[in-house]
Amino acid sequence: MPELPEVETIKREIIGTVKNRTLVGVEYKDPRNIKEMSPQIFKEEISGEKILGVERRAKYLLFKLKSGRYLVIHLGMAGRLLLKPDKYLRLTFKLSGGKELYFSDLRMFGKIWLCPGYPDLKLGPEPLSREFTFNKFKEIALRKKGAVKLILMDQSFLAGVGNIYASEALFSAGIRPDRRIEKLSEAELKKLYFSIKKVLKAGIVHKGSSVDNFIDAFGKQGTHQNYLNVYDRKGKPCHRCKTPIQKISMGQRGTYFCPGCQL
DNA sequence: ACCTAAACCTGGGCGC
DNA sequence: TGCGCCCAGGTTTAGG
Repeated sequence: MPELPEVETIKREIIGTVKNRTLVGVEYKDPRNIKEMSPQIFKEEISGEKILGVERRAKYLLFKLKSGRYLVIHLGMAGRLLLKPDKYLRLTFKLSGGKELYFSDLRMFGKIWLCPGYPDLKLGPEPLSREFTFNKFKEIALRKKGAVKLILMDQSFLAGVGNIYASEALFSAGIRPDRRIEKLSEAELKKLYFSIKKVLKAGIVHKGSSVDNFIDAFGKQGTHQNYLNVYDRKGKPCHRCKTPIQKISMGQRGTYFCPGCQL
């Protein structure tokens, strides 16, 4: 479920609890989220490791460990990292000082693994980074063909944008999600570039969108769902022009747009 | 390179 | 109450 703003929110909320603590163990309720090695080996390998810091790359959380390895966590559709457990608890990271970090996942699409070094995740640029300039966006956009929304959600093109923020960025830019990216004008690309940054930043400010199930590390909902213009608003009047928001399917995902504002 | 569909899972909501 | 169907913030894989 979580896209860049939701993962960023979680990172900011857990870093104080986990940074500079040692992982003393892992307790499983259901070990299926552990990948690349057996849960037993994972537990043995990670025990005694000190967490030097936590960073976010796209929708991944990277725990930098003292040995140089990284604990990598992707939350999938329904994964949560919590400071208090909930009913979908799958495993508990035991930390020095009696602290605990809980991983919960209703749908079991989340992935947790240990990487020998910085993981090679095959991702496009970070949309909120310095390096992601308009020229960079234009350069990668000009190499692509196809429906603009699907390309925005392609993690190797641009990292961290998912179904909600792709729809919202396109509304903000006034571009229909099914437009072909190769047919966008320079002015449209520019609007889209600024819209992507804008909606992601707003999502972070509001601690994420809780349309369905997202909760942060404290178990609280974000508030950005109250600011969404199209996502999950099928049939409701556009905030800008009152035209009913339309829902279509693209790439097997619900796609929302305003037929009045988006051309 | 692009496009589509299915698969991986569980549970909530809705219609009947 | 219950059953069956559709839906869900993501990614991977296999095919055309």
